[in-house]
Amino acid sequence: MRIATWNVNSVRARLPRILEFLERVRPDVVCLQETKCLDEVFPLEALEEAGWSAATSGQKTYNGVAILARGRIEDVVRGLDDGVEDPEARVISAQVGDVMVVNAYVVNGQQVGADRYHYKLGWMLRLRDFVARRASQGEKLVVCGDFNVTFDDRDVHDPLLWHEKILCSTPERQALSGLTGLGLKDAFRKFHEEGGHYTWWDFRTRGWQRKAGLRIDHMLVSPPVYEALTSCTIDLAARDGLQPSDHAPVVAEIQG
DNA sequence: ATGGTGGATTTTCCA
Repeated sequence: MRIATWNVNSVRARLPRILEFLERVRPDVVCLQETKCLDEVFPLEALEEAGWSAATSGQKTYNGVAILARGRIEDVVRGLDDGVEDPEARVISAQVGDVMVVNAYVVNGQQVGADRYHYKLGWMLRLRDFVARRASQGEKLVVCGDFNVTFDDRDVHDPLLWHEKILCSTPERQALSGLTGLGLKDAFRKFHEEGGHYTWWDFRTRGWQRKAGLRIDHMLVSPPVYEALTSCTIDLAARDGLQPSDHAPVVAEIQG
């Protein structure tokens, strides 16, 4: 199974780039974040015409997540399922084949110390608890998405500039460790121990042109998936060219 | 400390 995660920064604005990616990379499952639209205006027909099924959880203007699959998408759960009032569409989970997929768009947090920063840390705890409830022993589990957090300074083009800044602060990294603490591993690091690999480049500072990015989009996988991984790459071609998202997709190949 | 660009919906919010 080939599985991808991609923050598309509007599914409607990005539709041509998404269709090109699906055709070129030929994944089996794709987790999208920042779809930025209500389910009723999600471009379902265009994707179905290209052979895809979709499960969506959207809202107007902000956030929004979706799972695309070549095959059947079953047992769809929207949100963190913990009884907490949450108007932000940031999580969708489903069974696809023998893999349980959790697709998350983690709160950005704006800046260290801001209200949204504290909200982010609390939200990540809720995400960890949700994943702990969804995980079962020996199961193939993939938790992927835009985590808006770097694991360590290898994921940062300029660690001095970003030291203890948003996306790089110690509390955020500890919150991300809450997920690896459940026994999940960073799929990308199985194949790439060195730094300098990024998934997001800021539009505002022309980060792509400066080759100045961060690795904040991740695929965290349970031991049976980790053992079966044969590759994990960042699709830089999707970040290049006309009207790209500010994120590149992460693509993993799971044998069997 | 601030602004740069991009998307959605609007003259502003969020990233």
